[in-house]
Amino acid sequence: MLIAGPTASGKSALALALAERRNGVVLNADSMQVYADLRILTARPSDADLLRAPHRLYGHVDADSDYSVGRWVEDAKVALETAWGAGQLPILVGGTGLYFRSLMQGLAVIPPIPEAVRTEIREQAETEENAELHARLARVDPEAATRLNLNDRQRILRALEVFAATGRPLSIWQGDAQPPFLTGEQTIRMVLEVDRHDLRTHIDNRFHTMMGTGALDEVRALASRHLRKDRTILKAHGAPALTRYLNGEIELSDAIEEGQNDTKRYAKRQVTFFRNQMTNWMRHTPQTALEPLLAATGSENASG
RNA sequence: GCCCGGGUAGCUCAGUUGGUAGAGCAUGCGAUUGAAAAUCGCAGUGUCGGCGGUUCGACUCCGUCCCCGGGCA
Repeated sequence: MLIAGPTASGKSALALALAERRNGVVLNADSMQVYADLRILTARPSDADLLRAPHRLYGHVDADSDYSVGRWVEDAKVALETAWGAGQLPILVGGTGLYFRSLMQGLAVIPPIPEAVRTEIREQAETEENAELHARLARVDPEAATRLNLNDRQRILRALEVFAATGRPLSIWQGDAQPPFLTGEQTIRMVLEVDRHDLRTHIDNRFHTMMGTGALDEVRALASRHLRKDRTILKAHGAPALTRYLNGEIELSDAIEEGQNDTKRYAKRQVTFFRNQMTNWMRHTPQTALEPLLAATGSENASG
């Protein structure tokens, strides 16, 4: 079972309710909740939640390591096999649409890029204008260059890295067969939909709750690790702004507002992704989602 | 009461010598193949505080009133 939804839409609670009734394991499909740090700020399940049903792929990654969709897909495959082997219903929940899509539509099989190559490409790029960088890509991978916007440095750098490390254009790698791990027939898929205005209110309220339950302390603890500035966890919504507050650069109220705003903009992008990339999924509000999901799993997985 | 500075997009503001307005942020829409809570593209909106006046034409000049901030009494 796959449950997607924008941040603060009530996915986790729904997954938990299902796991309890259907002998399920909750598997995380969120790119930030995989990290051990910032448990509160990334809205990971509480200890009480963990006692109610088994959870996997939460907080299992150290913030000071490279993680990516590719690694998540591998982790998810193992977790799925394990759950099936134990006769449990795997329930994948999260807000990272790319993770779901990669699991179901496959992901190009590309060797890992050596750290040295990534560093070299990035250092080279520092002094280059967007246009130069894009032109450089056009020489080695015209197809990727055509597809990528001039200013999309992140993707351009990735394409350059892949060519530099493998001698083969990213667009060719991506054209190879990419077998999906899960098919539509094997899955029950649900996207949670919440009124935008209500969602924004939930986001604001949740952020305040996080502030009241120790979010600032964990940001302080993370900052004290002095991780490399490009570590992904440092981009968790609220973390950059709260860090600046801790450094005395901005007011707390402004930091909170920025964290809330980052989250709201993200929610909008999530909704766009689900709407346009995950078309053959069921859609329900959090209030009406449980019943059809129970019905869909009732006959074979009822555990008593 | 007097003096000074302001009133322009939802917010913060820019608007050269008069020719009916723009940036950033916010918002909406979209893209999305190993950083995806990332990265990037597109779009809209204004009785330019009110009312008069000068002018072919006023956000811009003049008068007056209202509101906000500061100062002096």
